[in-house]
Amino acid sequence: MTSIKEPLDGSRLDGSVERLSLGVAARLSRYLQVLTQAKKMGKDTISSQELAEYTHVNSTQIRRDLSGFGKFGKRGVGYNVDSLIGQIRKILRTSGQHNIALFGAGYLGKAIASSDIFAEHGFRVVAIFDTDVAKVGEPIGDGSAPLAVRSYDDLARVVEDEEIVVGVLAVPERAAQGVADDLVEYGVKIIFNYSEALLQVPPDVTVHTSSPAADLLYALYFYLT
Amino acid sequence: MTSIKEPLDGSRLDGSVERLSLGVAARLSRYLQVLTQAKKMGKDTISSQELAEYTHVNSTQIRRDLSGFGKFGKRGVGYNVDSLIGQIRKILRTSGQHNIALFGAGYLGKAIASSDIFAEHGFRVVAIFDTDVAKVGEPIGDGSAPLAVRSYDDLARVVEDEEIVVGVLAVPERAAQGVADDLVEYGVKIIFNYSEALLQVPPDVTVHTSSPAADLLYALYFYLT
DNA sequence: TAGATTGTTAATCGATTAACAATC
DNA sequence: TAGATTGTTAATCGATTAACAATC
Repeated sequence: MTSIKEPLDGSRLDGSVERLSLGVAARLSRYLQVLTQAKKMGKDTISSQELAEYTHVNSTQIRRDLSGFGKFGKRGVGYNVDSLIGQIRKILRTSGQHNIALFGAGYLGKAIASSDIFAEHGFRVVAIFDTDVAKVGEPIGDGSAPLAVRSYDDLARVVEDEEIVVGVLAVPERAAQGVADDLVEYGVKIIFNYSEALLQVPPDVTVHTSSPAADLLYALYFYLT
Repeated sequence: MTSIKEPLDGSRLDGSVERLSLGVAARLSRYLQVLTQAKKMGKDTISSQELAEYTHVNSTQIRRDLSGFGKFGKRGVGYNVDSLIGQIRKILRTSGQHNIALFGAGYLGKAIASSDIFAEHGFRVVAIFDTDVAKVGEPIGDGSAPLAVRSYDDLARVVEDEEIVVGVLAVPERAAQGVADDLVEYGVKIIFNYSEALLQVPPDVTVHTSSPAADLLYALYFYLT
């Protein structure tokens, strides 16, 4: 007696695809981040308990999140790191390559361009802009393929030609809203804001603002009490 | 008929103090971050709806979080920004000054040292370390009081003399665990990790690892679906 | 007054936790 | 086999949402 079940990849029997809830998608992203790092450290398998320590997500919750999509683990052993990375990528549909435009060629912009945090997950910084004309043309980023800083006037063309899906703002607070407005105008829907500015955008645009100070206040509270 | 209630500052009638739940403390920190920024932008009052847009926390949740500690708002008007900042600081007990040691004088370290994100919340970078002897003595940070990069050998003394409560790691992945171990040894309980390393620390030490790539994967999922 | 927004309740939903049989 | 860890259930807790009277 076989019961009719939802396919395991999240698609429904009618061919439509069920969206993950906000919480599940956020947690799966974090598991993927830790797994990628664990793989770099040479780990072959990882237990839900270990994942819990690094993600601060309850281990039962992790097992349940994963078991909703299939039986990925081995009892007594844990999860195979490689195969779990593949499974989560499939669930999140983020196996592809996605292009980023970076704004601001100051210390922070240089730090981001030189890092490989984004590259490991298929994000590639393909253009760096700065409104300081003295910086235009300057090569940024170490490694084999440094990028030359481009003029802000090229923005519209670059977004289209390079299929930019994410804009990363490493600009001063006063410049952030202007860049955000331009990105919105040219159709970019995801903005990563490393400035402190509170950005105003239409409802179909996602803004993620990095707030290390808020994270620190939170950690400090539990230290002080 | 007056009923006996818990005092509004979170202390109990027996003098002990009730700890906020993890969720409440995290959300209050984010409200504070947005309020601080709103104040800089010259806003006098802010509604729970506006706070919700910037924090991505439900507006009813915000009103309830706040009303648990007192009636801070004015119906039809919203919350006074200045006074709410003061109230939340009191609740989080983070009105004081706290000292940070920064590790790594590369692009990221320079970006952090030059920024005022931490300063606005009472955190002060009081020492910068780098193991590269060529960098020792180099002045870092703009503004009136740049700091000279210190030798890593001074770490133990600086942690004690300067009362360091937070260590911020802006070092390469391979160096992160070593610095974390030393910080733990000298008694620092809060570590902010901007490297990708998965840090091993004792249970009484809090590690916050910044994962912009995971945040991006999450945003991308909802863009792609 | 009229419009706006808080403070609060009630219903629903999702996360957390403990526990444990299944099984590697 | 013995030890470990998954997959899963059930109970509890906290977050979300809608709704609305109170009131500025």
